[in-house]
Amino acid sequence: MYKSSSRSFPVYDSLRQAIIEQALKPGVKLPEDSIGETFSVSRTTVRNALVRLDAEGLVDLQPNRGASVAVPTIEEAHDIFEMRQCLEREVMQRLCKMDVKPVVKALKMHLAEERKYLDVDTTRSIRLAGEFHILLAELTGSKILANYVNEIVSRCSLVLARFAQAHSAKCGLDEHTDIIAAIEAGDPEQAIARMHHHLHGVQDRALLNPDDEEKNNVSEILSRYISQNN
Amino acid sequence: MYKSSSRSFPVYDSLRQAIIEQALKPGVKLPEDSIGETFSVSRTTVRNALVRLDAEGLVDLQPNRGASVAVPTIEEAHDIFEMRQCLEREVMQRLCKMDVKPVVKALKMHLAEERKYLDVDTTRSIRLAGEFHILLAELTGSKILANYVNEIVSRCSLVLARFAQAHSAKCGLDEHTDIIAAIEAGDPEQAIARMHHHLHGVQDRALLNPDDEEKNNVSEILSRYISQNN
DNA sequence: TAATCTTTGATTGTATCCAATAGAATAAAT
DNA sequence: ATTTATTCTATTGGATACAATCAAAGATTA
Repeated sequence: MYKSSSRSFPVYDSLRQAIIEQALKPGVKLPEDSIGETFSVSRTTVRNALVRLDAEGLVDLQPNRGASVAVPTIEEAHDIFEMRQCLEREVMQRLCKMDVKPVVKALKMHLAEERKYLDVDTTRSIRLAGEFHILLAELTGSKILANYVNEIVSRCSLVLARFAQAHSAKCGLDEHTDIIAAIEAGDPEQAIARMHHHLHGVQDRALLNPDDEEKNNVSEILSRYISQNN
Repeated sequence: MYKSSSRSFPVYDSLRQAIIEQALKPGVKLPEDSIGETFSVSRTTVRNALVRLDAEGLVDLQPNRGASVAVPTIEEAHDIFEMRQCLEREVMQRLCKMDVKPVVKALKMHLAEERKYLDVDTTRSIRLAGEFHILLAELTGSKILANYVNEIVSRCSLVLARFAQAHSAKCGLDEHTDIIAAIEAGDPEQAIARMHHHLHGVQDRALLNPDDEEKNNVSEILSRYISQNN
């Protein structure tokens, strides 16, 4: 849908990657000028990239106030995860109806890659874990479903960046293995159940934190200190 | 997600509406110059709107060749309808879990509106029929789900414009009534079944046409005449 | 005549420019 | 001392301008 030939694509792609990998954290300002300088392009070009990212929900583009990395609220966080459950459920449903042999083969190859970088390259490991879910969606053959999953997985990264502890981002390799096994068995019920359990785990580690919403909420944090000083 | 204060919004919104209502048919070129003239804005502004529409899949923006209304293939058409089934199923599921009273009230008000313009104002009638599905999604309270449904309903309009007969676009008022009844009864199974049936009907009328894909395919049409001339 | 090359006109891609706005810093007033 | 006005600066919104590209028409060749 987005042609890589344009000059704005590298800008879009880099920003996207940086946001997903949490190098650019929620709320960080994205001034057109400085971004244009780093990529040696004009503001016009940067703007195009920002508009696309805004449409995807990764960037918040406010009139006359510029762009910043989107800051999901706790309500949006739940909304995003619920939507993800719905979409990935559909992926499981469809995959189990297909000829699972080539599907399983592709998945196992990816799994090997995941295992290879586990405990070696954390950034890459997290990226691969996310791409596992995108691969699942792509294997259904539905471009639209794959697109939606891709989008929702990105937004989940944003949610994790906002609410989760550092280590809770990596989703379990074993659970990925179990999901593949269920698909290989052609058992949709089990595949769906395992995916649900897997995603629920990620969600819980993110949204049931002791810090929870207070993490970036100054007044909440300060309120804990008031009583101590009295 | 998209702020209406900007100057590009009216351009975006008008184009979108025109495409959905099939005033701009699939494949029609959208030159930046002439669009800018009609709205009295610069190409920069038009371009922004086009980028957004491209991201939504309503417009096809090809490098150095400009924008045109997207032309879904028959495969994409099926893909879009399948995705729609998935999303609207989720809507039914969620609505039935809620307090259905205010939901049903809002739906019945909308239905009255639909009935009012049936056989009176065809354009408005079709628009209202589409908005019924968007209203359903909005009533779940999930912004993201509502957004996706909105997008997929628009793309379904494109599919209808490409493949369906003129009259097959209007989706039945009675079926909408039945769906509301199922929600009112708090019966998710039935609500889902009725929605599925409803959407399947729309899909069939569109994609099981005698013309089918050949509608805009010159070589296919001409091939029917070759044998007659021999 | 058919095929390939060349030119031309129209349209897009992108940089630059100026006006408008927001937010900060300073000054004035209560 | 705290609030309210008033600059001032940084940044965005959007128009314009020019270079790059494409598609079609015309010219050239076989």
